[in-house]
Amino acid sequence: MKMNEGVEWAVHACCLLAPLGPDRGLSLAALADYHGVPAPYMAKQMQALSKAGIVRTSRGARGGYALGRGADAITLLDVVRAVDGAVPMFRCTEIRQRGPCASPRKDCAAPCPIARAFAGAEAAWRGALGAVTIADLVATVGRDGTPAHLGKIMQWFGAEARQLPSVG
Amino acid sequence: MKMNEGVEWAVHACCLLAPLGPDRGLSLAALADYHGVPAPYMAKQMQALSKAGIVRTSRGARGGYALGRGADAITLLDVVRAVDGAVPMFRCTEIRQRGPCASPRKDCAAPCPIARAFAGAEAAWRGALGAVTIADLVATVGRDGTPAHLGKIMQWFGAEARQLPSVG
DNA sequence: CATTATTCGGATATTGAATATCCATATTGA
DNA sequence: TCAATATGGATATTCAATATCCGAATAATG
Repeated sequence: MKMNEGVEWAVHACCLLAPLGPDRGLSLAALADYHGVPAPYMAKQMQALSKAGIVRTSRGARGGYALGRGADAITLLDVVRAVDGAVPMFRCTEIRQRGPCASPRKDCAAPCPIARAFAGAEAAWRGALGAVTIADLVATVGRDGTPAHLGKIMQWFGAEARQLPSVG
Repeated sequence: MKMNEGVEWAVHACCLLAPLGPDRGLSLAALADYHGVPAPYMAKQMQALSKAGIVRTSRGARGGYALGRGADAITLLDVVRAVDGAVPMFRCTEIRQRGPCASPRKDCAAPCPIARAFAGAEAAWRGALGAVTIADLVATVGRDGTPAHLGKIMQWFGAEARQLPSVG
């Protein structure tokens, strides 16, 4: 029961794109380099974010990725669903309908209590993730608060951030 | 991010063992047959439950598995931890310490806020699972409430349930 | 008390799916 | 037209699920 590793990269990427606003973005190469992860695989996650509308993309020369909507309108749950999928971790296989004492199908209209309990726990998990937005995280992630580090990031932004075609 | 499928079998097995009480049990073959699952893999789950103390075992002729403690003292979380392990679904790889703008290690004493958010969600999930006991589930699981079905189970118990050596 | 049948325990393949990685293609701005 | 860039499919690698085997322990049996 391990989460797709790409979720972490995707969340970090969103946190990095957030301060650039909706019109400025970063290329895939820059994102991969910044996070120190292989570019081809980072592409997969960005693609997933793009399909979910969390980021918008611009192709061709000087293209890249920018946040698709405000950072306060993107939750961790959104990112998890986009990258890791929405399939529940616990999937009931209707064991009660199998074996020598199987319950007949007609008596299994209501969901199995075991499945219901697990579904409840997952709902709690989703609720917690849905309550945290990228905006909540962006203030601190990847920054240690020292002026030297902030300056390093600003300098890097200056070299890598680019204007993307307006969405208008 | 899919849970080990064996968790479902293990929970069902506990629910089946619960009404037998602490002194009566079922063999591995009976458990696998009842649930309609492959015996070798069911063995793996039962061994995990055994190592966690959730069930106790008796070897030799007419041996088998019985619940290790009261059904009201076994939570879903206990079973999940035993069968699926206790590793968190989200594992922080300290991305903030990588790449051209990496934060120096000494400034990363506090956990990454992203990791903290995911850890909080997992805590909520665990809390929900820890609040449900086998006793809560045993009343209904695998039974549709019809007299015919209950009779079928009683008959099966009569043939398969066996007295295990007292824990004394 | 010795023997034997039965059952759990653990190690070890084997298969299949999910994941991580890479490469070729299409697309766009300059 | 060219160089830069995202996109999607193809490939390798890892991991979970399943099957098989043998040894150790134990209770029933004579």
